[in-house]
Amino acid sequence: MHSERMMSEPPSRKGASVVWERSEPARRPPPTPLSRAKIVGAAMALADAEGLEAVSMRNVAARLKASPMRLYGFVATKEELLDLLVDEIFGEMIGMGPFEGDWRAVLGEIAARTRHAWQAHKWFVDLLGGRPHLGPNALRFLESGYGALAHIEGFEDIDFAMFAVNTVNAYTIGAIRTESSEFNTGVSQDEWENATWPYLQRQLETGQFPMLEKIVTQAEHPLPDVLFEQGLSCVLDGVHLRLQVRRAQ
Amino acid sequence: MHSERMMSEPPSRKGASVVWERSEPARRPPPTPLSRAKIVGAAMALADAEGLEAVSMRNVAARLKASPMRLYGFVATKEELLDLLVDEIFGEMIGMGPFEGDWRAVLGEIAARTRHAWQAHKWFVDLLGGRPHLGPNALRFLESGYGALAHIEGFEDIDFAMFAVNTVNAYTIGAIRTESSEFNTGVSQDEWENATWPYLQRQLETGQFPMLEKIVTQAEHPLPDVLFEQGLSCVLDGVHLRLQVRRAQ
DNA sequence: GATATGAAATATACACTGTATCGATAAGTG
DNA sequence: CACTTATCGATACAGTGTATATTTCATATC
Repeated sequence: MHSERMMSEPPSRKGASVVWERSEPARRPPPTPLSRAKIVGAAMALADAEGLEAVSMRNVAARLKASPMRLYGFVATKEELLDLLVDEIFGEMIGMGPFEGDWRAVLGEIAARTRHAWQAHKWFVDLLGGRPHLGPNALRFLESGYGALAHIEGFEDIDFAMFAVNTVNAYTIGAIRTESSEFNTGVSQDEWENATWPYLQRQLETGQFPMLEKIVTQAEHPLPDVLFEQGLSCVLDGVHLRLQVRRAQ
Repeated sequence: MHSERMMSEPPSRKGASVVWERSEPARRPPPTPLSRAKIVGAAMALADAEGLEAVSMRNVAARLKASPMRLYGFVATKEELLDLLVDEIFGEMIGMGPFEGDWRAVLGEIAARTRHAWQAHKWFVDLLGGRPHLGPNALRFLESGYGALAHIEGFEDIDFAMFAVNTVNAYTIGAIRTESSEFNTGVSQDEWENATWPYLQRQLETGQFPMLEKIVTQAEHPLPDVLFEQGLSCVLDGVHLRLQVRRAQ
């Protein structure tokens, strides 16, 4: 029924045979020492290698040669494990050093580090923004960003700084999410070429979508990096405008 | 073991007793007629009432008094059902009429309708941008948006129109996602007040996060609607700037 | 040193999930 | 009426998160 008990011949399986013939249980090997760090490491390796859906309590535990329930000594629920995973990424994002330069550089760095983190860990997008990120590294990341802005003219006003950071963050999260969906169609290249794309073409051929047709046939479709940067600098221009207005007052 | 077979006394359960004493099976009642529309309707009702995690093939089928496997005649996988759900929402978004006004109004409407759809169906945020939305309604929505922009000075250039729409969409999706995460902490108000908030306060009291402290104690924290609109108009200002540059050339 | 006690690791159990497979039934066809 | 065929439902399987029960080990006490 359950697969675990199949993995190794259980030495003291009740009711399987007669007692007399069954050997006594082998002494338990000392359990491998565990820690949150190790658990997160194993979960991270799993997520990076096989995607977020491979991160199950059983799989993570197996990778650590521990029983699944042992993880619950370190983590109350799977959601908490995912929270740890996210905070680990924020750790990588702070690890790249302090924020420097003018406000444009700082906000650009916040966006860039988020996107880089996603590029290194594609599953990040499914967790990012899903629930509030309040782990120590996430807090440090935010603090670091706001700290770098604090002494820049216009950004001493915490409300304006928040506005700028929030807007850039919103754009970044959304951009990553749409970018990720475009190239990760959920199914293989095969499916796209043999089912989705032909369907799209037939839809366009109906003539009901002249604009979309134009997009497919005439548009330039810049590289993802360029697209992201264009949108980001557009957002930053909006911030710049508001900054100018504030400075003029 | 499985709960279904407990729901109604199965009339022809094998091995339960002797044949002679068991009654013959009752004639099957004619199966309730099904359609994709009905399935999507049931799934939508479930999602609206109990959240996306309540949308299981079994639950949807039960709501239609049909066996779970019957759904697979209308839909190949659960993912496809979710795709239909998303397209249904896009249907609601077109249902509000054509896009009108200048480019700012059009782009603003695209964002507003997306956000309204989310407000009416909170689960929408978990599907939005997750995989490409290519259903007929999604296509119509996009077509409608681009169509409304097509004749506006500067937006005849399909590349620029795409840039504008993509950027606004990215911001919108990200803004919705972060907004949704802030008020949906994943757990109850109780948990927030008794665990998360005290934790945050203790973190701030360490003095390591002066900026975040300032945010908590001094910032204004505008209403979500205002915040969204501010960010959106910031993005639109960025578009405006680029538009002016293009028009000047 | 033997024995009781506590903690910790594991095994099992439960209620779910999506979906493949197969047997039973209804509808269509000769 | 018999026979085929499409459809529906029951069952099965491999998984999920996690509560509960068991077992094992290390330590404290006599």
